[in-house]
Amino acid sequence: MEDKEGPDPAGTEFKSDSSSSWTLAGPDSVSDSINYFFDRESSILSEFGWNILQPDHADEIERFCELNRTDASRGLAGNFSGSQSQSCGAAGGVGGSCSGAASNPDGSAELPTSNPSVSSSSSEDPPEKSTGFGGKPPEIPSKVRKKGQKRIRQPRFAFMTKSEVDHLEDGYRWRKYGQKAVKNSPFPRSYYRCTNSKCIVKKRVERSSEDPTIVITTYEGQHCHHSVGFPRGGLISHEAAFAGQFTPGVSQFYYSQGAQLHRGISPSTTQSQQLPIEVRESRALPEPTSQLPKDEGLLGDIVPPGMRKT
DNA sequence: CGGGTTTGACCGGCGC
DNA sequence: GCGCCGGTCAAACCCG
Repeated sequence: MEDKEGPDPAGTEFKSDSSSSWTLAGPDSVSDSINYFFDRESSILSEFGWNILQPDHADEIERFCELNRTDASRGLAGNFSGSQSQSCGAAGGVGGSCSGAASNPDGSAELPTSNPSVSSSSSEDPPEKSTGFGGKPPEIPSKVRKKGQKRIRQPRFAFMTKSEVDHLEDGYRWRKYGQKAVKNSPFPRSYYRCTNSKCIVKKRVERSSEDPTIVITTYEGQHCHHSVGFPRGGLISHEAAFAGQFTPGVSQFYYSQGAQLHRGISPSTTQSQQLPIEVRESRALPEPTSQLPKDEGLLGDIVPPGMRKT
């Protein structure tokens, strides 16, 4: 299962998206986002012993964007068109009870009836065995899901990591629930769920078809519990930092679905241009989230300010 | 025996 | 309407 000793990638890239929103952004916003994110967080990540590469893998980024655009254009667009939805509303996900809110695509705070992940995660703790993960999935089971009810997607966050191992240790325990061959890629994509029954976080792991040394890990959702263990001698890994603790409403980046998206992907793009759009969906966010200063960044809740270089 | 993985089947959404 | 494809289910299997 969770193979590996602590990962020691040659480098890591990261990208984020808030796939529940997909608000239109300018053609340069992707690279802007990456550059901005990189600039702001790389120094923090370096504290964890990770060597962060410059975000110049245009091809991979492009592919990632393509991937997400595909998601958005395939059956999920309806969910993306709305504003943020959450499952585990506790900001930072530390010790919070799983609660959350979602808003419908119209932006109202009304909870859609098709939002099972939120209600189920907050009000019940299915006692099913782990092998029975199908018994209470985070989303409406396809067999139960009514027509017209669309799957609610959680904010997603992707990493590109140079690594020998596919499934990098991130401090959380994951259960694999599926594997699929990916079109136009010789490498399969693996699907994982957090083993915590209250937690609906999922992640996808796949290798880049263009650079097999790069592992693309996409997290979806937000952990509502502590990680089970910290790799790297007690330090939480960068993946855990982002995957588990990033806070919707704080510094997430929107990618455009537009065709001109690719044009913005260039290492030469400077952050002097438009900064990424920050999500400010205070309406749908639970209390704790708003307590987090937006400047804290994605690591803000786990990295003491004193640790930072910036 | 409990917990995790494998893998084929199934489902829903989109494009044509 | 049909086929494609991503995502998920769940039975079977594996392992400690």
